[in-house]
Amino acid sequence: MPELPEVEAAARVLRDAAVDRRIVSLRCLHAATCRAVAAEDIARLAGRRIVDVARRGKHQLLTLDDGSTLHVHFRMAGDWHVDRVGDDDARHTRAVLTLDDGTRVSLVDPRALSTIVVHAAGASTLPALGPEPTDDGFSAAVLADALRSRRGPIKPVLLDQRVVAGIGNIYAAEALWRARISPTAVANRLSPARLARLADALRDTLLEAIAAPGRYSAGETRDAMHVYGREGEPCSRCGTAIRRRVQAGRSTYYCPRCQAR
DNA sequence: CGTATCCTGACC
DNA sequence: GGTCAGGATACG
Repeated sequence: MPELPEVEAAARVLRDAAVDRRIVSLRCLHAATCRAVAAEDIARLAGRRIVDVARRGKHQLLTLDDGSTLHVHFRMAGDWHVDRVGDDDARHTRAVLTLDDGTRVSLVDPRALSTIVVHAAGASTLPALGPEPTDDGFSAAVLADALRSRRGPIKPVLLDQRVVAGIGNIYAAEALWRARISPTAVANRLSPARLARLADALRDTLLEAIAAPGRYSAGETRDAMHVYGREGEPCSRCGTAIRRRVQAGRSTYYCPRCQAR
């Protein structure tokens, strides 16, 4: 489920349910999800008020009234389920946040790869992240700067969160298709025209997905996807069969004609 | 740079 | 039984 647009949607759900509420308890149901959470962290959370919910890249940050931070990452398959105290746990519930108005926010994750970390006030909470492609300041120049030292193929480079925050496997492929750039093009040798197209494609693809949640979701309508998961289907721009290859262990989908080197 | 690893479930 | 999965990281 989660790439940046889905995390943005999830963070909004969480914000609506949780901001200004106090935490009654955090219950951990799967050891891996909470491996970084100490028993004393759980004790300290009780009674804290949630004052803010923010997203940075694919990270969700809950700021609490003592300045500490609850840091959640969905990885491959996490999501929030909001219901009420007393409801049955959804399948694959890994952790449950109970709030003082009877709301329950559950971290549901079939693969149990999601992580929860508690950071004390003032402790740095995020790994190094590149610029947000949805920010107003994002541009070809900013992208060129982020790619400057990267000699590798552009597609795996885009998945490195230190280069650009929040790009995942789907949107890397979709943005490269939109920008008509080969996934094997050398990242720091893109022409100015290609850099401009890629910066626009990254921003526009993500903004469209944020504006229309679900249109990129696998299993539901994936009308908006042009290459991801479409091996063998005709390219919507030129009719050539979409191809799949593996880069850095991950599937890359692309049109061999539109995205020729 | 690529590969293995963390997890579980779906599908062939 | 093997492969694959929208992520990230530790390692060679």
